Amino acid sequence: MKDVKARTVFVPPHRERGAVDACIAEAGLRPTAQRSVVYGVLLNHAKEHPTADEIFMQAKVEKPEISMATVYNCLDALVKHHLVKQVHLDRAATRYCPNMHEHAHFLCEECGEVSDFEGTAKPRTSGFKVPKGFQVTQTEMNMRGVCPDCAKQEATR
Amino acid sequence: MKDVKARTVFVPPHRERGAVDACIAEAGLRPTAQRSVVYGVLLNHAKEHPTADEIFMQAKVEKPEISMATVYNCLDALVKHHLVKQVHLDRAATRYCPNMHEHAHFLCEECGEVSDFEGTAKPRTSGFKVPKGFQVTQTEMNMRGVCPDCAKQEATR
DNA sequence: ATCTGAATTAGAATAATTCTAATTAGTATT
DNA sequence: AATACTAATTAGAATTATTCTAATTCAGAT
Repeated sequence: MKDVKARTVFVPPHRERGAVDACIAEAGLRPTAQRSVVYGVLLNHAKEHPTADEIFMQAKVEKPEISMATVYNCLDALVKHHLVKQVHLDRAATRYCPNMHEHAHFLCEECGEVSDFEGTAKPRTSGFKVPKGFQVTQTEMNMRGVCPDCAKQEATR
Repeated sequence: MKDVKARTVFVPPHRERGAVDACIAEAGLRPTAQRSVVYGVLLNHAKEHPTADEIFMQAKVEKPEISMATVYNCLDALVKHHLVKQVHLDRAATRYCPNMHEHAHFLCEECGEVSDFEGTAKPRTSGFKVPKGFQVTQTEMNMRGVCPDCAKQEATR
């Protein structure tokens, strides 16, 4: 596997099964076997920002009977209970991100990797004019470009 | 139709057929009848940020033989030649935007309307830490909340 | 042990988009 | 003006991600 540590600014710590269940319960969800597996997979692959399908394939390793519909159901439940965020870049399959700190997403246009950039976007200081009367409750910043690894490779060529 | 003027911060001016063709040609594209219609529809409905399907329905009024595939082809061509931007919010159908000034998009979660907020996002001053080595070439800011009209209605209730 | 509602499952259905192969239109060349 | 060549358009099939449906299973409360 490629070394992608350098480009992942924040990664939630690896968690044990018990801790995963505790998180799910804290969020007000029943910690079923499938939810634990799905959330566990996501926490351990946070850097990859996996798609539902990628999560499904990995979840099957741990729980072969799990179905795609359940993966979607679980992810929806996790999103609704604020344990997970959806990432939408282009019209590609939705990616899932268990990093609930405020952060931006960066897509490397060479290799397709998605990275997290920590920070906060205050609507009023972000550089955009929020016209009077608009109430902004959420912001989402996506950036594109070239990641350090790909930039290096390009320089070499 | 609802009055949505108040929430649209920037709208490209209405353009005549000839001017539309000139724009297309300037961008290095052959101005075919279909492209003119598609781009014309988009310019005259910029506020609505229409989907391909909505553009298709309106384009049919002017050119009944036009096909959906052509609408997609035209939109792709316009995007590649920097006359139009795609807007991706959630996994909903792609919306199209002929406003090529840098701007953010705002989605009203009550009524679903998309508005443009003018401004510029400098990656380094946006509030997010761009780690060393990342080359950012594009940024995209999406905000969500309540638009003035919907906020008013809520206050009344 | 039984009931009840929530969760899970397989598979069908949907929606947006892309692909394919055939036709048509535009432009350049004789 | 006819010809040739390439790009654009078309209808419809195919694909992909996602959602829906109805039946089954599970977990916790009675």
